[in-house]
Amino acid sequence: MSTCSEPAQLLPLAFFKCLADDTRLKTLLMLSVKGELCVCDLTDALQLSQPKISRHLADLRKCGLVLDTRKGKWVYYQLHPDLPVWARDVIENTATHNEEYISEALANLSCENC
Amino acid sequence: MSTCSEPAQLLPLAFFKCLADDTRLKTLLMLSVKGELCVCDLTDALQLSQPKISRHLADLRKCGLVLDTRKGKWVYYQLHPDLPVWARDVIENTATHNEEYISEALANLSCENC
DNA sequence: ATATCACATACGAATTTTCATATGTGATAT
DNA sequence: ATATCACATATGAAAATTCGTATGTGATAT
Repeated sequence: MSTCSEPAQLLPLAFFKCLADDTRLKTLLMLSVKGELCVCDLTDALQLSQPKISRHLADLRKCGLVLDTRKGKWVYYQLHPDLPVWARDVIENTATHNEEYISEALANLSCENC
Repeated sequence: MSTCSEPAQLLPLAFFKCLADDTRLKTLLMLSVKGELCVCDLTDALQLSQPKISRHLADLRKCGLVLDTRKGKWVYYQLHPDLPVWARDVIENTATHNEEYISEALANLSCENC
């Protein structure tokens, strides 16, 4: 991914580059469905190493797609509240019409998040 | 781009990989606005070499995002009529809310397409 | 102060994507 | 049949992306 260090305005190309990776796309769709998840939820759900998840979350943060909030030991991520409506629509629209793409990952979440 | 040789069903990841390139994204957005365009329209609009346009159109064809129709010497491209609704929505939604991203390219079209 | 837990970042290797150049193909015109 | 126009494809080199491993950071607990 090309870095996109917090642009004033979200450019469509940078946005779609974020969506063009399996880990990042599933992360965004799951956040859209679940509201918020911490890093360890995502490593469990996607069955991936912690550094890998962390690196992709950093990409999403730099582009302004997600917002992180620390709560004690855990850092929770959510879709950024300031996301342009068109971008949020793309994510939600995709999540709604591609359930099977993230169903396995969602099933891997511990029940607290179900 | 990873090849995606005409899947029965359009997978979201393959779809977004198609959108994650400047040439392909602008092409799709322009097709969404203009209905159909031939290869030479696109080379004019985007000011890119013909082989470069052609290669990216081949990617879009292989993924089922566009349909090509020969009319005499010219080959016209349009968004594929069988595109899933969610995918067409993403493209149209993006085109509508990011006019400035393709305004210069649209201005480069000869007036027959305006 | 030390240990541990949750997470972030640095680095180098491997893979993937992209491109320019060159060549091929099919249709039309002469 | 030959030339030309519009477009497609092959190839190899360059650039960007991705990943695992190792290491760093900040907060809490003992």
